[in-house]
Amino acid sequence: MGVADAERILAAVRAIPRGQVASYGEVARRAGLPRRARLAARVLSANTDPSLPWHRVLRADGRIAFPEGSHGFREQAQRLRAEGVAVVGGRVRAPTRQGSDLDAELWATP
DNA sequence: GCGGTGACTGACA
DNA sequence: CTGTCAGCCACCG
Repeated sequence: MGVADAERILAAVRAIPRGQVASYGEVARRAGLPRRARLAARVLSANTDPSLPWHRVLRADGRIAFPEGSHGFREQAQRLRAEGVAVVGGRVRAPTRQGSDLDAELWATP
C-alpha cells in the first residue's frame, strides 16, 4: 500500500459534491479499492489538508463515525448543516424509500 | 512475530 | 429498532 492508494482515496473524497455525502466503503470503492473502508477511515484520520471535505464521509448506515458529543462529531455535524445537509441524532437523513426514485446513489439533502 | 485497536461493513438474530 | 460476529487491514507496543 502506499501514498498512491491514499492519494486516490483523497481524490474520491474531494469528488463528493457539496451537500452530498458518501460512506467510507463507497469512497474506497470509487478510489478503486473495494472493501477497504478502514483504509479510507485511516487516510482521513491522518489527513492534514484543511480544504478536504472530510465531513461528507459517513458510516454505511449514515451515522457520523465519531462518538456522539466528541469534538469531531460536533464539527462534522456543524459543517454538514452549514451546507444544507440535515443531521438528526448524529445521523444524516437516509434515502427513505418513499421519496422520489433514484436518490439511492448519493444522499442529496433538501 | 503477535495481539490489540480502530473516523468500517454486511449478514444474521 | 438494537446487538453480535466474522471479515477486514494498517499501525503500534
